[in-house]
Amino acid sequence: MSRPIIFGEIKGIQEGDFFEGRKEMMPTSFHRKWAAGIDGNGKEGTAAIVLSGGYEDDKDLGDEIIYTGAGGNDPNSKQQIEDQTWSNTGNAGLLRSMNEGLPVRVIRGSKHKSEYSPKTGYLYAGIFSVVDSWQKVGKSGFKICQVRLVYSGLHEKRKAIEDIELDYENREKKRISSTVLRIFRDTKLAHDIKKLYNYECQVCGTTIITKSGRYAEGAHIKPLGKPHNGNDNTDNLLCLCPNHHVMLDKGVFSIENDNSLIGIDGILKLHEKHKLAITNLVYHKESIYKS
DNA sequence: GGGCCCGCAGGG
DNA sequence: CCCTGCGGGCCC
Repeated sequence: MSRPIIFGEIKGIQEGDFFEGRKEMMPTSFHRKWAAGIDGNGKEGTAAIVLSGGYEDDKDLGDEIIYTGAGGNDPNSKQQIEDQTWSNTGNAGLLRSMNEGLPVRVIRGSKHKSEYSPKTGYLYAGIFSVVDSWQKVGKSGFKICQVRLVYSGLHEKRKAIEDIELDYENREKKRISSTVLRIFRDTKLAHDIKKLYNYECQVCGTTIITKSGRYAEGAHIKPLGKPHNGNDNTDNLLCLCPNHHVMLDKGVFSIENDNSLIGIDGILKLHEKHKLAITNLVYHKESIYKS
């Protein structure tokens, strides 16, 4: 009788909530594991992680966290005694969460050495997104798997699935040029659409091959949230490359009812199983493209 | 503080 | 079934 894995916010639990021990997190599926830091698997993704000082190469900057994967760690000495691999269940889940833009709940424990960690027990730090992954040789001399997580909790509260931009300029004064990181997170529905098109852009046909799989973005024709109030339905979703996603959002081009493009050359490739709502196309042309 | 060992649920 | 894992309590 395994509990279901649940992504995103858990009903009745909010950012900043305190837990005395790991067991308290289990009944609600908030974090289903008793000892492991990573709750997830390669098939579904990782839904929650705990920072509890278990791995020496972790870094915590508050809204940005470098988290070390599981494996090769001696439970008593907390020293790496073997290389880590991405085939580890939890690590594979982190990769999947990155690829699919799934929200990851982050919990900080008292044993985690950071100004953000509590003195006792555990604190829910909110929703983060996995934005990067790599392998490197850790302090121990063994290979470790690491991911970069960036806070995206406000995004979640607004319940709008859209892009947010984080400006790193203010955080790191030494840095002359600012880095703008574009976080993309999508729903299961958007994931289905991307799979239908094999992650190929419906406008230009290109796909991006990353080390952890094919990458495309789910783009809404009629934007979500105010003031547009579009729906998160497949009849409002496209599978696009990042460039054409931005161009669609900025109204550089639009789509006619016969799938021909205006603003740029070409025609939208549409799978026979994928129907778009005419009302969404009309809305985009009138309110995004022409304005 | 560190070492030992029982621990539970999920995943293969 | 067996194995793993950023617990946790208890001992020294």
